[in-house]
Amino acid sequence: MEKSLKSRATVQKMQVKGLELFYQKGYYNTSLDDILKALELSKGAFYYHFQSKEDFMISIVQHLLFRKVYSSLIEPIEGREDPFRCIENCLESALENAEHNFMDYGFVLGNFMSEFNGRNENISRYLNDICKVWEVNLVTSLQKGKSDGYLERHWDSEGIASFIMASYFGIRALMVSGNASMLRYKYMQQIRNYFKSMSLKSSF
Amino acid sequence: MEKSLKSRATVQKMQVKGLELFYQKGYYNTSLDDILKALELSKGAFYYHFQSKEDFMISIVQHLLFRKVYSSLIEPIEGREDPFRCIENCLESALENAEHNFMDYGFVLGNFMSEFNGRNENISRYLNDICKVWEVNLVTSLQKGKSDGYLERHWDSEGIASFIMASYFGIRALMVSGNASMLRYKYMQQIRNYFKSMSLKSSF
DNA sequence: TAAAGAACCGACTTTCTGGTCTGATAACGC
DNA sequence: GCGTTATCAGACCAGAAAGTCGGTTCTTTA
Repeated sequence: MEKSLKSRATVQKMQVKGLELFYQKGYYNTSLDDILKALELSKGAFYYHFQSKEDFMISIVQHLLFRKVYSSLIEPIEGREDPFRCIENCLESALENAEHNFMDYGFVLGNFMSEFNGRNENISRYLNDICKVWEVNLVTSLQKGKSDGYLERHWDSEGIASFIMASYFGIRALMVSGNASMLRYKYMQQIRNYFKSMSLKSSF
Repeated sequence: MEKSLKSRATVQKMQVKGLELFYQKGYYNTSLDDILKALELSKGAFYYHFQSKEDFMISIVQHLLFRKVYSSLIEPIEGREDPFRCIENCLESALENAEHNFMDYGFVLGNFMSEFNGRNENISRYLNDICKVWEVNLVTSLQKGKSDGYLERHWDSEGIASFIMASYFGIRALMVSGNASMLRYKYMQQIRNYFKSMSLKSSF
């Protein structure tokens, strides 16, 4: 294989497997050997491509996590009309994906945020940045919704956005240790009620 | 000091400091030496009172955590009237406490749940039990609220309870890495809106 | 007051983990 | 063909962490 291609393939493999294991067992509870063993690679290979375990994690956050969060939680909302319906669909498909795929990136984000909080300022910053992008996107969408007549101007867009994010992080945390599909159903019902109570054009 | 008293005092000291450090730095990221150093105690003392680090953690969960969660999140709701107002006050004071006291036990519970999930089934079970007690209490309170005419019977009590818990876990996770007091204010506003949309006797 | 045992000390062992370093090997330019 | 370099293998190291164990000190009790 061509050199630069092989290099990129190796890096990619490491990042994908790294994210998978870090998510499953936690960053601090997963050793480099765990990852390298699963890939049948060596320490030499790892430290050729990355400077440290921290550097490795940051590359995962920036390349994999950010893109996944963007495509699953941000892009489907960006620029669209009817924010409530739009956000609702977005959350629904993210939760559905989580049930079959066992890994939805919104939750991975929340999970990592709580793991690194107070333990690694550097990594926390990158995670918070992603979170911020999501938040800004939600707020923008809601503001546009006001202009387009989907909700009244007196509602607090930032408050709603935070509430949506919080409830999503939280329900995913509950889902891992319980009846996931039932929780997902009940959650969607409640978020719909919540949205409905603020919605002007009653498309519900 | 009397022996059995001294013994219990030592155990208590270890548990309190252990909970504090486990919460701050995470269980897997806190060594026994960290705890023992802070208390000026030795390994010998620790393994005299506890069988292992896991056993130690379980004793903390059962004795400290459970009681604190009970007194701060369950007792204030149990048997009372007007569930929405009651739950609202309860969450508010928990969040307020979190801002000054830096440690509210509802969040500690959620935090630990995510840390141990998939990593220690044993400890996870104990944490889930506490969570379940909270949930049952919320559901019971809401059911009673229906009888007392505070909300209509068609609302799904389990769904509402899960939604409350999820939003609370989530907002606390967001608070650690952001503007806590602003988030708290916005959160309480949103949860009030949510409650209001289901409330019959409009005490709001 | 002296034996018994509870409570504790701290050095030691074992295992694991992040990180380093010396080579090996295959692709690449010339 | 030949030196160069990118890519990787794996032995090795230092430090940390959980857990062990023989010994010490203090309290109770007979």
